[in-house]
Amino acid sequence: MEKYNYNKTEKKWSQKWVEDKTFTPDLKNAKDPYYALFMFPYPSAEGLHIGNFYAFVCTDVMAKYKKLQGKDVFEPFGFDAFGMHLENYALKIGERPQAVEARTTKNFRKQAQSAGLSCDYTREVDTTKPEYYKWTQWLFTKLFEKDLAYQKEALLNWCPSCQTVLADEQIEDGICERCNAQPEKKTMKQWFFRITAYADKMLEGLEDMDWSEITKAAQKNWIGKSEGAEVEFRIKNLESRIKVFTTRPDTLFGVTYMVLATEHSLIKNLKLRIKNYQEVQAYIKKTEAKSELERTENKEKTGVKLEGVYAVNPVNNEKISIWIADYVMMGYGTGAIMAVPAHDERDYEFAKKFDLPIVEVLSGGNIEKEAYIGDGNHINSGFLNGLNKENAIKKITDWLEEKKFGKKEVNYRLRDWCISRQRYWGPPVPVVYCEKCGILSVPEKDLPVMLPETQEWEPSGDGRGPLAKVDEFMNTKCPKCGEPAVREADVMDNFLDSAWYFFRYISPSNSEAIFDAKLGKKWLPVDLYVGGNEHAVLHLMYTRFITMFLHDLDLIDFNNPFKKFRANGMILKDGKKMSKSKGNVISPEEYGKKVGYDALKTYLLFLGPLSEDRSFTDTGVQGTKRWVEKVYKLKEKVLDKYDDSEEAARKLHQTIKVVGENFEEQKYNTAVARLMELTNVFVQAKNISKENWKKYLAIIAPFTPALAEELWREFGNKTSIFSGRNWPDYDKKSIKEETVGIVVQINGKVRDKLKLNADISEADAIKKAKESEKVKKWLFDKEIIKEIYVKGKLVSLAVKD
RNA sequence: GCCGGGAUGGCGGAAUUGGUAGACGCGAGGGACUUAAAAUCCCUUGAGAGCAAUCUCGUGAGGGUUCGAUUCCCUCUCCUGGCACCA
Repeated sequence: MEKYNYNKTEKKWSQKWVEDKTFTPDLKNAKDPYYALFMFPYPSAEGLHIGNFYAFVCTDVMAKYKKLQGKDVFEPFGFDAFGMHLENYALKIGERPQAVEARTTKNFRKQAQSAGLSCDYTREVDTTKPEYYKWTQWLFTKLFEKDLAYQKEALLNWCPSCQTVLADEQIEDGICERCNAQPEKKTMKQWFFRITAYADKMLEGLEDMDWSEITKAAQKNWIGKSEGAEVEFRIKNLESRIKVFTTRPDTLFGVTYMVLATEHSLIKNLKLRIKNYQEVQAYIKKTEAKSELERTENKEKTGVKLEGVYAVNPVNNEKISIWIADYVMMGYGTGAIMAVPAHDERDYEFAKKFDLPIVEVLSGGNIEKEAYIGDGNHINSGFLNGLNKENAIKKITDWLEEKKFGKKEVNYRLRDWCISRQRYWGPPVPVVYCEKCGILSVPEKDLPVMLPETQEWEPSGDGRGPLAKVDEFMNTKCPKCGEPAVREADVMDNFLDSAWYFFRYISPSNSEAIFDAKLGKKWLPVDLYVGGNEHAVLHLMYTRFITMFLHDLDLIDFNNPFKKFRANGMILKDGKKMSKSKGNVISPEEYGKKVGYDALKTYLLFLGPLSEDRSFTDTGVQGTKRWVEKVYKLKEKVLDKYDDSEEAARKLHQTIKVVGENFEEQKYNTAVARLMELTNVFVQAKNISKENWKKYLAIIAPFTPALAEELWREFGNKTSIFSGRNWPDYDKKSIKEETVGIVVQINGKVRDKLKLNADISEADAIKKAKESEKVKKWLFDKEIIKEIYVKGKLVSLAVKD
């Protein structure tokens, strides 16, 4: 018998499936739609990465399973090709982004297609194409209309290496996630999306979403909701007020001083009143010079007192000092705090250092040792005395509201999304500045605002995007009054491109609307989405935001874009993280040639549960390769008419059942194991009936599509195994075993195993168990105090002397 | 510090959600085939004791509930992801 030529077979079928449009559904007439989606790739120069590929495979195997069940499956493919990733690479090799894009997408498409994925390549989406980014820009204009896109002056992260501002989400551990450079803080006027308007909705929505816990937890932390109160402190003899946010307004009686962030606007306003203004200025300068990293790493408290000004504690009218210190951040709350040194560790340290008064207001702590936030009852707290935390918070909040000193307040860590980028490779912000009419968004009929084919596309570093230098682009007419006007020179963040691409897939060439409403109703939201969890707070948050916005525009009737989202774990090579410098990068193309794509894909799924990191080994992948070859050899045993053994038939039907169940839970690893078990049973069998062979091929087809298709056709089928409802139903009768293994336990320890009739009665089972010689030995001279029977599983006897 | 996820043979990992721990695969050892090797096939493979039937121990550690715990509860250790001088 000839050895299985997987390269030849896989090539043949992957091409034929594309030619025959086997995986191109009729979106309009589909009766039972299933939308399977993987995170579309950024087309890197290195080609398809195993991490990307793994997410594809996790989606693809489900898509094929659903297809075999007779569903209309849509698994689209496209490119996230705009953005700094590709642009930085283009800069590095000195080529135009357009040229790089054309080359890398071509390579990616080829690689994906040869892997035998069940993608619909006819509805490809590419974010860099004008027919796509027209609608990215359209989204901006709609957000602008609803006041959800706005311009503001803000302290932002400027990456000196990428020469652009970045969103907060793009800073990881204080450095730029793209290039690892240390970002600088710069005050700049930029475009923002008011994502904070949806903070609560996004938080609430998380609760009943079928998404990976790890992803939901990351989003929850990122939104960072905390409930408390806003309190206003008067400044003695002045009109000014200091507003603070606190989660513990009940500790107000313990406030002995206040601290402002160095960037707080009040400092300038009080310039004339602050006696040591020079000293204050010097401290501010020193703080500004420190990077974010230095500032948070060095937790030694520093600060300067504002001499000559005092605040008044609203609860007891006491005069308290005001300080500036770098442990208070401008970006959170109001940029000012009320300090309760007795019950806050940081305030305590600060008070100790500068010898400030400490007033205990909660019982139960040990103030000599350290500060604590306790749940003890209130002491030294005036009208709050004797109350516990919850009641005191309620009472003081009511009191503050009544006296107009403050109010209940919710604070979020989440900040608005800065979408301006001073770069070339992105969709231009569709805005026109007119001297007469002000700031206008470009009307829909004038979209897209085309990205010009300029020669000077490198970042300029002067704080403006390269487009600022392109006169033909910049100079335009005001859409309202027709007078000369200028365009916005910045482009939009790449994460906006990818925040809505799955809407576009269902009607990629629609020039009338962002997506076809009728098809949307049928196909959206996405049934299954798989991708890396590094996108938990970037892509996945923005996607939810845009989806909620489209809902508010009445274009859709759901808020959650993905019914089910699963974050896939990382693929490690021999237990280590892959990297180019270590030279241990796994290329799917390489392994596709070496062991075959069927074996590679099966191995990736077999390695472990989808969500966990798993270690890829070269010897391990041989295992699935052997399995593929073993399956191929089985075909010699197939007979047109054959009476399969009861055991083989039972195993087949049990496997059909359990593999189906595994699919519903994305437990692909155990599904593969079950299929291998079944294969081992068939290897032992004398022959296999054609009827059961076909069932067998159908259930391995999601994992080894080329192999299954090849064998399927060899046995006389004229159409693809994926062209109809070929997933078999399991036969309940065949599954049932006549005899079952019953375990007999004495005091919880297994002492014998019996083969008994499956529907034996409880009394008979216990009787049989007691009759066993082995069991008798353990029962000798003992008293049975309890008898338990678990149907079909065990008899458990509890004994004592 | 707070919030997620986790810890099972030499390795990757199973275990019907309280019922035979270690499925499946890798690796290792032994054997068959071969002049030889590779490939393939067969057997063994958690640890310890025993000629053996068999027994004891064993799911990060320690307690608890239960006839019975990898699974539930409490305490702790370590690994990992997110947030963090967050007020």
